[in-house]
Amino acid sequence: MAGRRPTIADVARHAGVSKGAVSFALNGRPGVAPATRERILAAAAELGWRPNARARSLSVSRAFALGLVLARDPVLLGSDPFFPSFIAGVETVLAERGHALVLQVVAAGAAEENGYRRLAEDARVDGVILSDLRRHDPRVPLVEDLGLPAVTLNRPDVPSPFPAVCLDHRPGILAAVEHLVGLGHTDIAHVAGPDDFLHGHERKQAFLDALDAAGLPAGRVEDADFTAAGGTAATRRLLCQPSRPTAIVYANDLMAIAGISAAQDLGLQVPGDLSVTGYDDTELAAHIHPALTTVRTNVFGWGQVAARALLSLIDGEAVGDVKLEPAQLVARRSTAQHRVQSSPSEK
Amino acid sequence: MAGRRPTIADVARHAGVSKGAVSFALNGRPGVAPATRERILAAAAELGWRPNARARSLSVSRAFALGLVLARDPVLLGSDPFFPSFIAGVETVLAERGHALVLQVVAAGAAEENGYRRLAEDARVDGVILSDLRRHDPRVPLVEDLGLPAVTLNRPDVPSPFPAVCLDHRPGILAAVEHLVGLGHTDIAHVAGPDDFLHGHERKQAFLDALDAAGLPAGRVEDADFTAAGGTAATRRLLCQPSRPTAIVYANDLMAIAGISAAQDLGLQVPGDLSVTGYDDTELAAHIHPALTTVRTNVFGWGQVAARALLSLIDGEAVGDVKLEPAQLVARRSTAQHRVQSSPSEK
DNA sequence: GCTGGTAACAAAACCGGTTTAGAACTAAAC
DNA sequence: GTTTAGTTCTAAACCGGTTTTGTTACCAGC
Repeated sequence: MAGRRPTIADVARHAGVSKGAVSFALNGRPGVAPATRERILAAAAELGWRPNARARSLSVSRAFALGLVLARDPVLLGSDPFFPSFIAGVETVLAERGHALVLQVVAAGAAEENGYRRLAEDARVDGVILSDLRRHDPRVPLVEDLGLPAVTLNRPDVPSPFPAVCLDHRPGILAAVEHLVGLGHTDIAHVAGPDDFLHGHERKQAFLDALDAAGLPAGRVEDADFTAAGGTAATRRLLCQPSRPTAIVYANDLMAIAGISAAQDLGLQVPGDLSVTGYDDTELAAHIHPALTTVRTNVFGWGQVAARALLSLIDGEAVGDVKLEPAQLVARRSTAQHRVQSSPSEK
Repeated sequence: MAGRRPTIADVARHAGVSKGAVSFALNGRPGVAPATRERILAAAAELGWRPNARARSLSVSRAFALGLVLARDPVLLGSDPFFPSFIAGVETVLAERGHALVLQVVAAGAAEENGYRRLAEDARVDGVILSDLRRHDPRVPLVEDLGLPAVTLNRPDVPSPFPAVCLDHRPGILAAVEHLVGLGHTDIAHVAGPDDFLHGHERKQAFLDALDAAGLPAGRVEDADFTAAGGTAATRRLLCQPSRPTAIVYANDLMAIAGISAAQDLGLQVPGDLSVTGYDDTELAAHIHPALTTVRTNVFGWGQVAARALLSLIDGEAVGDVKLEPAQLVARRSTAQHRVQSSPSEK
């Protein structure tokens, strides 16, 4: 007999007023006498009434939901430290406003475009967060075309009408290089993320700039793909050559951890023979052997700020770019003083 | 001038029929003459019409969305290999049916209950997936109370009216123990997940059962929490005692990797002095040093099957429990023949 | 005492679909 | 030739809210 949920008509009948009056009272709009308002509120409470989100969505043309399209290989997603924390941050903001988060995971490529198209055409969300920006990212004009409000994580390299929520990667990389230089390293290499990802590209560029600023020649850069397998392979390429670097700056922790293992596999000591820095400060970073010197970013906070910015934008407020506290170095045991030209265990 | 999207009324006008006819034609229902149907389809295509999901939701009382409430510490989420892969699997199924995935991340505890309550009361989803089941999980009766269709990942230990999508953890753990026993180990310990999680409890139980089946005495069990920090601490407790085990079965890869590092920190060789197995087969497992012997589960497939089961249930079909291919051992380098009673490096 | 303005509410229209009731016509059955 | 059944389509109701329009009552002002 619990039966169906009470509707606004039930509340109206129970309070002896019209549907419109109930709607006005519940939304705190003027034009309802205080006594009547009380009566309506009491009736609503008594019936346990809660507005039906679907009906509300239809009449106000809003979904009360934000969208996030993740274009990554599902396999890769499993080891990605960014996305779960980011989502958690977004959620904390949405929860208090009663918004939902609609997630879409698509294979990168054409499917991605369809992902956004679906979200927009089905009118399922009021706005989207553009993450994992690529260089000349086609999603920016696409989402603009679709008329969907959006925020981007960091500023795209294409003209964008959307507010950017920025977390600068460069200071972290710069600090890592400075840290290594301070330890006496002069031959520093970089294992980069894919160059078509903006964050991969930026970290690589920051690495090169940092070396330059330190007055060192450009270091060797191995392009990889943010995966453990890629990190392993890139590390092997760097270390199995006549003159190997004494330190490697990795574009993420996953590659760095795989890299440390690869180095150990080759009989090298970390940090004795090779210093290593990562990026992300994943949970594991502090618990591997040796503990990983890495760069910490507040991904959770990034999610919160991005969500707030997008909600403001949707509410029609003017939103400018937002800057978050930049990435910071966390020094641990995987980096050490450069040993002067001792005999590397041959080859 | 692009203006607003075409509605069904526009299509009707354009095809010279009524709204109802359009709806019938588009949904492939009988009662529309073939010629008329063609005309309507052509008109819809010409105008680029797509049904408004919000309006459809309201009139058919369905959200065309599934919900997933994740009750984990956001920090923990970041290093969790399960959830992103699982979601990816769910998504592949939802995408082809035009459904959306609504995600909610809440701190464990009371907030979790509210999470489900919100999803149900706001009528945002047609059903939910219950993951990370705990022992005597209160969500089962809660969701039943809310009248929300659901599937559970594995069968709860409380009476449940919902289909369970099962991936048996036991064979994997059993295989790990058998593998170690085959290598000559007799003193095997387990670093367990939280006992109030069903999967933590089950893996521990499987470990104990496997030892028993092998005719060995019960091994030592250290309760931990699936985190790297917990794995490190538990490993230290196991290894810093007079008689240390020669092999450790960990309840997940994260703890296992941290455990290997902890052992190395203590001056032990893996697998020389200590064999280690993990659980999950995360991407990193194959790329650490030594490569981790672990248990592989098809989490992506689990997501797919769970989504399909829930959709069937929502469509009113009778759905029974579904069994997935059980977990399998992947032997790598972190396990080796037990060395006979050589001198451990004292203490 | 009549007009004008405003507050408080009811009634109705609307959002964009689906679904039901019923009208108009055709074809088969008696 | 009328009834019966079936098909095809229109009109209208409906989902549950929000928003606009209308109506009534009250009060101030001239």
